[in-house]
Amino acid sequence: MARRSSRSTASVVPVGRCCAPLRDVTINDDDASDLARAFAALADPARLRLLSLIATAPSGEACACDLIEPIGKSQPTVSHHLRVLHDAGLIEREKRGIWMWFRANPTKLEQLRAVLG
Amino acid sequence: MARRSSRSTASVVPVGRCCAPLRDVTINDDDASDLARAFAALADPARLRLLSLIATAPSGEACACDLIEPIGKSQPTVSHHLRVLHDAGLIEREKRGIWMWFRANPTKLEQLRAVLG
DNA sequence: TTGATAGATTGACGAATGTCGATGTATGTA
DNA sequence: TACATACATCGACATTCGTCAATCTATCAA
Repeated sequence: MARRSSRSTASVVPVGRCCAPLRDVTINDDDASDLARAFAALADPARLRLLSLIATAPSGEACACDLIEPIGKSQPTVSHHLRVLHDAGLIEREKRGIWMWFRANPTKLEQLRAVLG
Repeated sequence: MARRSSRSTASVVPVGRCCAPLRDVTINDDDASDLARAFAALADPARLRLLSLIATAPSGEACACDLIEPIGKSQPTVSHHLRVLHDAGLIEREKRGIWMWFRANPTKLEQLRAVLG
């Protein structure tokens, strides 16, 4: 029995062959643009470190207030990068009081992984 | 294997935790820069389509002469994108006569996959 | 040698990106 | 109310990027 359907979730995703490996079917222009936007979010050292900091947080989530110092950039810059990651669907946000909490979106990461496979 | 700080060795070969998932260990600045460069090569629709065209070629390799028309951009532009993919280690090149042949580098793709996993 | 073909390089241009200081907007506290 | 904190947004700037026409280099054939 499937204790964890790791692959069947693909059918739920609206985009047709969004997750098919690049080597299986030649990607079309629309899917290529969508994927390029996602990879662009990963194409910056600060954002990779932010994503890593969030994903490695013990509780699985991290407060923005704890992400500024490790990145070593200004608060507006970190806020900008978090926004890019969020817009790309790589992280999720939740406001609690005056703090903004972030956690990684494993589904999106798995989607990109599948494309490279 | 434990953390092996790459320091300023500027090694070309990915050592240490190059392939460890982002969520396992917080990535450092050097590794983040290297990875960002690789993902940047994927952050363009034309390059994703080029990589897909090459990877889906029946023989596993494609001639540059057959890549210009499907991309719909000028010859210098396609040449530029192929260069970016090659510099990022995502494709390999081989000149035969007057033709340049390309094939995907599965090792590099697997490396990026591992980082997302 | 001459000519044709494949691909890379150059130079230039507009567009997008990363960055920061200043400012705005919520939220909580005294 | 007034004030402090956390984060987002704005405006500006330098840098990088994608693109193309023109040009250059390498290879092959007649």
